[in-house]
Amino acid sequence: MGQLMGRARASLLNSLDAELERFGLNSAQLTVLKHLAEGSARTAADLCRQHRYDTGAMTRMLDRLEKRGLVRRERGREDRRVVLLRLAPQGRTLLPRLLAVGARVVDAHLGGFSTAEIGALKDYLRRMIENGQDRFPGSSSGS
Amino acid sequence: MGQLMGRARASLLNSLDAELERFGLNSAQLTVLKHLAEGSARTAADLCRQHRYDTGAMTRMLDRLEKRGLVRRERGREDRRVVLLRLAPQGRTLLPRLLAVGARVVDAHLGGFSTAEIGALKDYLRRMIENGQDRFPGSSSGS
DNA sequence: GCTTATTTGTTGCCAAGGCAGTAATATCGC
DNA sequence: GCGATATTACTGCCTTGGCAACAAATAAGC
Repeated sequence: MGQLMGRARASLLNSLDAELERFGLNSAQLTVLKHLAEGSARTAADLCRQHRYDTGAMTRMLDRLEKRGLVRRERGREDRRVVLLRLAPQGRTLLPRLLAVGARVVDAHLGGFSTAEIGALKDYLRRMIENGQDRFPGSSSGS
Repeated sequence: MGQLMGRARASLLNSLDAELERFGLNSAQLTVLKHLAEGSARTAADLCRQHRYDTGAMTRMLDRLEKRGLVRRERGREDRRVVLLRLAPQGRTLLPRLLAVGARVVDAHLGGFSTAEIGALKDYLRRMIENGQDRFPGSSSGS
């Protein structure tokens, strides 16, 4: 079971990484850009909590995204600890194409799935996550 | 969807890693030991193909397992390129307990699942893997 | 107001995988 | 038999995530 999960996820991510390679990006970076565009995260700490990511790793990932001109950092004025994150113009321009690639990869992997099956799969995954949080607190849970 | 898959797998693996910590091992190492015990892999190259693992990383993982006295290496006599792998006595003794831990973690994550649901989940995952191999050859496929 | 605790971001260190290159051996073509 | 190619394992180099320690800033306790 664990092996199946790993291979399914690897197939998804490897395909996505391969498709994103021509943009010089990978799936983790796309996830960050997506969250910023949606407004579901405004700071590095937000991203770490949602993505269950190490803060040090996030700092360096943002370094890379900033260096490529896709993200801008700006020190917060009210709370001067935080660094507010925004998509740079180049990132905003590029993002739609990246999201299209992502949707294509996911759709391809779900080819032949009915709507009901997709719903069931998501339900199963959510229940597994919940079981894990209940029975192994701290292993992968966050807020 | 990709995020759900990632979190479900992370919950599984993080829980397993946490449980295996008291043995000084992790889930990847358990996978290797399991394959060796089952006889489904006899060499490093076997493990790499089945596990989709880098050969260099596998060499170093086997170094660690050998250093801990769980695995033995032996140069092949007929084909002197290969290094035959065997469980060391200590590994053979320890493995049942490790497998019990693994089964417990998986069972916990599948708590509340009916047999039919488990079958459906596995079916979905297999179909996703197959879709990925069909439509993104080379990304994560092997033999 | 002052001290303590908490949050945020950063950096150094380590672990581990991916990739490229290499040596030893084996296999195939001829 | 001999050369070209492939396979196996191994070794550096690089990237990247996790952890711990840290400084700056804020919040909480009193």
